[in-house]
Amino acid sequence: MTTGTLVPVFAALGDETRWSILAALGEGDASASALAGRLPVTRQAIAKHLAVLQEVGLVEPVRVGREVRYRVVGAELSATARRLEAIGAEWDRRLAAIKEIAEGL
Amino acid sequence: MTTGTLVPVFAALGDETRWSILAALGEGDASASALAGRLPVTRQAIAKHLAVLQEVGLVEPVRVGREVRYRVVGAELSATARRLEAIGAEWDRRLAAIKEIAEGL
DNA sequence: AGCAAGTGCAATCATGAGGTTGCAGTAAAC
DNA sequence: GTTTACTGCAACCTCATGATTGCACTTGCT
Repeated sequence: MTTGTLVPVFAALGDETRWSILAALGEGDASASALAGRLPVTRQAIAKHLAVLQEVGLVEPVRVGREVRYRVVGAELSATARRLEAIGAEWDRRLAAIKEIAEGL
Repeated sequence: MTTGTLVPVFAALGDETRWSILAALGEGDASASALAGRLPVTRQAIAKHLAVLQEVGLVEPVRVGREVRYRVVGAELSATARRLEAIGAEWDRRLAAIKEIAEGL
C-alpha cells in the first residue's frame, strides 16, 4: 500500500476555506478577484489557496483575456476517492482476517 | 453537497507521520510507547497524533492491562472514501453538463 | 496614449501544529 | 510494598501556514 502523492492532496482538502473556494468554483469557473468578491478573505489569500489546489491537481488555470480563471478538476477528486477506497478496503480485509483468527476459524 | 465533519478527517490524513502511524497499526494494534520504538518520533508526539486520529474516528483505543493500544477503524476510512467519491461524482456530473452545453446539445 | 482592472511578488504578522523535554500519576509485576 | 513500565499533563520551542497590506507589472478597453 503506497500512499504516493496522496498525502498532499488530503492536506489541501483539510482546509475549510479551500472547500469554500472549490464550492464557489462549482458554480462556474472564476478568477481570484471574482472569488474575493464572494468569500470573506482577500484576493491574495485566495490566490495562495488556488496555488495549493493547483499544486495537487485539484484545480487548473484558464486564461481568459486578462484574467486567470480556475476550474475544478473533478477527475482528481474521483481518483483520490478511489485510492482512499482501496486503502480502506485493504484495512477491512486485514480486520476481517484478524476477526477470523479471533473466532478460531 | 454538505462536507459536514469531513474536512477534519482530511486534515488528519494530510500528515505523513500519521500515515506512518496508521501503517504501523496495520501490522497490529499497538500502544504509543510501542509505536515510539518503531517510528523516529517521541512517544508524546505519537500520543498527540493518536489523539487527532481518534478525534476524527480513524482510530480507537483499547485498554490492555496497563497499556492503551490503538486500532485502526477501517470503516471510517471506507466511509470517508465514499463521501469523497460522492463529491467527485457530483463534480463530474456538473462538468459533463457544462460540456454538453459547450458542444451545443 | 491613457486609464482601469487584474495579476504577481514581497514583507509582515499571528496563530496553530508538530515536536521535544521533564515530571507527576497509576497500575501491573515481583 | 517496592519497583518498574506505561500513561498523562504541562511548558516550551520552532516553523509552516493562513491571512493581511502595499506596491509594481501587465493587459485589455476606450
